[in-house]
Amino acid sequence: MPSVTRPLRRDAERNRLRILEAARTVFAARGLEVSLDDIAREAEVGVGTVYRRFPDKEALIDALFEQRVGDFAAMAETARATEDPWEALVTFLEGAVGMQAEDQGLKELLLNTARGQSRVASVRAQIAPLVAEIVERAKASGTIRADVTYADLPLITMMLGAVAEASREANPELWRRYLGLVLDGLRPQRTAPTPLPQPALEDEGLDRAMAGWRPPRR
Amino acid sequence: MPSVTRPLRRDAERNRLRILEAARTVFAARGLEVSLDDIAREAEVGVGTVYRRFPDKEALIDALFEQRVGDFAAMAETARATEDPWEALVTFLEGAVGMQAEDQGLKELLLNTARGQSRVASVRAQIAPLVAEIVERAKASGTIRADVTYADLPLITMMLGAVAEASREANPELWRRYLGLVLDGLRPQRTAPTPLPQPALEDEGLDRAMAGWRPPRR
DNA sequence: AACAAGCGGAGAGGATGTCTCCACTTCTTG
DNA sequence: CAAGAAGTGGAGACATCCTCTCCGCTTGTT
Repeated sequence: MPSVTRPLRRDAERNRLRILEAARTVFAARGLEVSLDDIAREAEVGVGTVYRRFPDKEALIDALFEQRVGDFAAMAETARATEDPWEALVTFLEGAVGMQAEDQGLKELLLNTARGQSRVASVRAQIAPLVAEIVERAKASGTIRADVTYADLPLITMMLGAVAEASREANPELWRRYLGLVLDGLRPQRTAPTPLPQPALEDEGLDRAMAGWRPPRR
Repeated sequence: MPSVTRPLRRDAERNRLRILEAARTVFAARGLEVSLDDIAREAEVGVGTVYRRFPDKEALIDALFEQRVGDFAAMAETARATEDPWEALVTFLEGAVGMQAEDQGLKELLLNTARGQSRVASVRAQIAPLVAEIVERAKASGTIRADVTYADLPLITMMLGAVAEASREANPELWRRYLGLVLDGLRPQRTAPTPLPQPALEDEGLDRAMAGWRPPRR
């Protein structure tokens, strides 16, 4: 079956890119549950056009996130390849939380086993050993306490992801403050607090963060 | 206006209590967004009966949570009144996260400024100074690092609440492990890791926690 | 110019929720 | 113990919010 798919018409190709671009933006900002109508509006295109190009929402998500999830795996590999064991851990956590803070959709794909079945599952399986290695190496070198496990990292990422999301508007970098706190908790011992990279929220920002907090779905 | 409201008929009163009881259970387990149909089903009562007793969902929530929110305030006061500054802080955090871990609905009421307007807002205002005092006292006594602020506590509570929710089924006490980690991060210095109260999740539990994780609403 | 390709967006159809209504049942009371 | 008041269940009216289809019209290509 050759299926020499002839190229899209010029305008159609332009629209396809607009849709992808809009989807990237909207999924990143508001997660995977946004409606396709919202994406179509952002792309300044009719819903019909979206459906002409992508059979359904799942297909659009796939087309878009294959790459993003790959980026995440690459980030994990970079962290694993980092010489210094402590640096490797910090690189991974900053990378993981940072990417998820910037991209709500990516976060949902990575964290919610229930959704991404086939495709993402394999990437998760690929990342797991990298995380394990990072943690084991840090433990072996004595830079983190012995009682942590590779299974702690996803939970730590989740925790910080929650802060990142709530405080996104008040201060999109605030999660780094709490990452600093957690990192100080991970060290086996220390003589002084490591300076935190971000100041605490002021009253006004705290209010906004709490107002913005949203209960989880169902 | 005397309005000598005559008592409810015996069966009606029984149903009222069943509804309250069911609502307590269901709101605690699944948050404030459950439908009244679900509550009616749990109470083994028709929806109509629910509406006869409570004009709308908001009224039911109010009737129920006035007390729970008060409990929270009482807990904060107990913590404030605790002699030892470190103990006071730990008491508060354990209490706050514990209550929110057990009661999804309470968490939503306390954390989401957007929802609980009048009633809860005043309780929040009442709690804020207690939290401030707890933090200031701990800082002054040198038991926690100087760069934390009272505004950090709500965020820390949120973080741990996220873990608690995700891991509820795998291990409902798991949040204590991460609270332990964060507390070690809050200390000004230490020579060894404080033993963590809970073991990390095993693979199977981790899977369940990640599958159970739900993206926030909208 | 002719025709294939593509487009927009109204709307069909499905979920899911809140709340109303009323024929029927169950208490209470004289 | 009868009769009327109080209470009940749950179907369904309405509303909201999605996904995805359809088709008359527009645009690009050759």
